[in-house]
Order: sequence, then C-alpha cells, then structure tokens
Amino acid sequence: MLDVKLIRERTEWVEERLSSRGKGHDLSAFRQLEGEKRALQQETEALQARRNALSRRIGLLKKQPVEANRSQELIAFLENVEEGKTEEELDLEVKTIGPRLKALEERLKGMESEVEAVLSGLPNLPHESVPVGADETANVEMHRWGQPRDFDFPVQAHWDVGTSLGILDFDAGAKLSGARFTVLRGGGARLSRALISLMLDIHTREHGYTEILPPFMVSETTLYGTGQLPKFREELYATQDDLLLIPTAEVPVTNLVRDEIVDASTLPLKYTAWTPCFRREAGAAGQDTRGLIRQHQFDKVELVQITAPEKSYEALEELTGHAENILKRLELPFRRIVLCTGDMGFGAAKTYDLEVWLPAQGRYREISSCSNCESFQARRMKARLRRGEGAKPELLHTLNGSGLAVGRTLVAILENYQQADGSVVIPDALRPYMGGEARIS
RNA sequence: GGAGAGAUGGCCGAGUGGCCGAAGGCGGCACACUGCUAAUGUGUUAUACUCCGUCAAGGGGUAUCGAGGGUUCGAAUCCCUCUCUCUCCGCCA
Repeated sequence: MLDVKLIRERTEWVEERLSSRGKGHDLSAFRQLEGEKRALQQETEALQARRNALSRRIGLLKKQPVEANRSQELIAFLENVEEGKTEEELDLEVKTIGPRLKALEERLKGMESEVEAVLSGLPNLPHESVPVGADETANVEMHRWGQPRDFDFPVQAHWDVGTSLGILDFDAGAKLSGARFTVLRGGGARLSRALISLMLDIHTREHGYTEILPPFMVSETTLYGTGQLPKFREELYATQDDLLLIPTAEVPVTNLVRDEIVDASTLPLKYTAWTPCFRREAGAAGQDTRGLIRQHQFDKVELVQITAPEKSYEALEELTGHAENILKRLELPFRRIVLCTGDMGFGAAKTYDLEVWLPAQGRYREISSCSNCESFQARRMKARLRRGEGAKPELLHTLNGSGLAVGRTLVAILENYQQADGSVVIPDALRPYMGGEARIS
C-alpha cells in the first residue's frame, strides 16, 4: 500500500512512477474521492465533538443530587451551553444528534472503504535504480556465475532423465491430483529432502537466519498484509474454513511482524522457512506444461528480512547473495538479472531474479526472485520499528527471496548433472545429505 | 464435539453507564538527592487519523479497552453475533 499523503501531495510524480510499470494510473479521481472523504470525516468528527460535549454536561448535572425536575435541568444546561438558541432548538438538537451522526458515520465508512479499495489495488512504486521497461525483454543482466557444461551426448530434459530413473512420476501425479502435480519416488524424494536440509543449514548456520516452520494455511488478513489479497485471489487455493493455502512462505513469515512495533536494536530480523507452496497458476495455461517447472504444489526455502528503512537496499544485496550461495554450493551456473519496472511483482520496489542454466532448454530459467518491498507490505501490516524511548514509530521495510525453489533446483541438478548412461551425479555439497551417495542410477 | 471461565496500555492488574485513554503496581525515560552504587523523591511514559501552525515547536478534535452490530443524550462497563485464549470432559496424529 502506498502512502496516501504521498499520493495527495505528489500526485503526478506517483502517477508517473506507477505508469512506468506499464499500466497507466490516473489518480485524479482518487484524489478527489480522498478529499471528499476527509471533508466528510471533518464534518463527522465535529458532530461527534458536539455530542460528546453535550453528553458530558448532562452527565455532570445528573451527578448533582438535585430534586428538581430533570427536564428543567436539561433546559438550564442547554441555555448555558449555547446562547442565542431557543430551548426548543437545543432540545431538538440533543434528540436528533444521534440519527444524524449515524447517517454521517455510515457515509464516512462507505467512503473509507472506497478509498481503501483503490489504495489496496495500487502496486508499489519502483525504486529509482530499476530499469524502465514494458516486459521481461527489458530486464537487465547483472552478472553470470559458472560455466555451462559441454555435453558430448544428447542432452535430455529433466522429465526424461527423471522418468527413466523412476524418480519422477508425472503419471502418478496426474492420477492422484491432475495436471501440474508430480510424485517423487526414491532418490528423487530423497534429493528433494536433501536440498531442503542443505539450504536451511546454510542459511541458518552461515547466513544468520532463524528457521521458521509456519502454518501452511493462513487467514485473509494475513494474505492482505503481504499484498496477495484482495487483488490476486484467483491465484490462491481456498478452503471451506476461511483459510487459504499459502502461495509462498513469504506470506506467513513476513506477517510475523504484523501489528508489531519492534525495537530497532533487534533489527534486522532474518527468517528462513521451508514450506510447500500452492498456486492455481490461473493465468499460465499452456506454459511449462511438461516437467516440474510449473506445478500447483512445490517446495521452497524462503528468506525473509525485516529491516530499518535505510538498510533495506543493503539487505537486498545481501539476501540475493545468500540465495546465490546455494547455487554456487551446488555448482549450478546461473545469472542475476534485475527486473524492469514492467516485469516486477505487485509489492516489489526492486527485484533481482536468479536464473539457473538448464541445458535441455538451452537457456537460463528463474529459480529465485528476491525483492525489496520497502514499506509497501509494512503499511498494510502496520509493522513498525521504534528507535529508542519516546521515538515515533516508523514503518519497517520487508524483503523476501527464494533461497531456493526446491523443485526447480531439482530440475537443474537432473539436467546439469546428467550422464551419458542416464544416471545423475550428486553435487558434492549434497552428498552428506544423501547418505554419502555420489550418483542416482 | 460438550461444559465452564476469560480477552483492558510494554507487562501485571483495577474498573458494571457519565470529567475513563482508562486507578494502582512493575518496567522504561528525565530531573533532583546521594562520596560511588543502591535506595528515595518528583515528573513523564499508547496508537492512528485529522485540523490549526512553516508537513517547526506546540496546540485542538476524533477514534481505539479482542472484532462487528445494538440500546442510550452518553458504553471499557448493558444486550446480540463472531473470533481467540484457558480449564475440564470426549475424540484424535
């Protein structure tokens, strides 16, 4: 969510920044609406103040032990409060102030939710360092790491490698649950578990993150906090109990600071979590229909950092580096790109994608996405920090990134480490987690 | 699933219709006192929005006592609904 004051005071500038994401945003109607809302708020509050003043006087009078007729007292006090008005007028006011207030409050509430509806649908402002562009073709490569291997035999896609080895079973997944579900068997299942352990161990022991195991189902409020709701409901799986399945661990883990004011001295908070992720992939019909690349359910190890505002860009570099370390440890060639304005997610101010080399596709594919959301999520979540006693609370900055998507890492290993005989060599770093085995065959 | 109890400020805990945004205590902060520390005294210590003010200092207003509705001139207090927590019983990995 954007700062209303910013929209109010620098409307054109905000429009310009938003429009760089590709879709034009005309905020003039919003500004008018918001202005009317504030006028109504002032009117309402003035009436509330009047009601409170009158009620207080009545209370004072009733407290006094007077035998006299109550209505006499009322008239007396009313004359005292408001000179120049007749008793009848004032008596009338007391009696009608309630209904009038109720009408005003209802209208105000209606306008507030209108304002809120517009506001919660606006994406974050891109950071000034983000390249402007319409789509992924405008993304900019930052650097590459590792050398794609030369194969002296025909390279197989991971679905062929995995199926031949009997460790990926797409038919079984389809039978149990339908398209975009897969069953991992034997070494495949173990490899997946090994990757999760490796990633969590590195992030907790070497990168200083605290491991979290959050709920996999969360409330709408929680999804609102990180920006998935109200706009992206069609991407989510719902249940019959007002709980929805998480599309990423970012949702429950970031919401840990919702409605909190954290002491600045405890920052940054660094959390890592393995969770399954559930996505309907509603808009992805026909894309990546084969293989493990795009599934309705996949495992991911997530990195989340909660920082002071001035530290968040430093933290983005650090966090992205942590994700890169996993790829380096697994000796998988990758590159880092910075997403352009038009390709970024809803809540992000700046995003780096890590793309791993997939030899069968002959190109780099996304395996991690690391974003700084600045105060966008914090404002929705009311997540704040306080710098010492008496200081005003300020909004935190939130960051998240995959470290890494487990299914896609499995894909990368199967493709990059495949051998001429159809077996797959296990990367050195992973062998301790695979009972010392060096190869899946 | 059944029965009961409860939800108040950073924490503990009063408050059953009216100067209550909320007593008291603890904790925090400031100042005073003290040879140092300890102790003591005094003051201070929620958040958001909004208006005035130079989006300064500061001041005014409104809302918030789990959430939402209702009664009332007036609700932390009364009524209804919901959520959550705790205790006991049942069930269960």
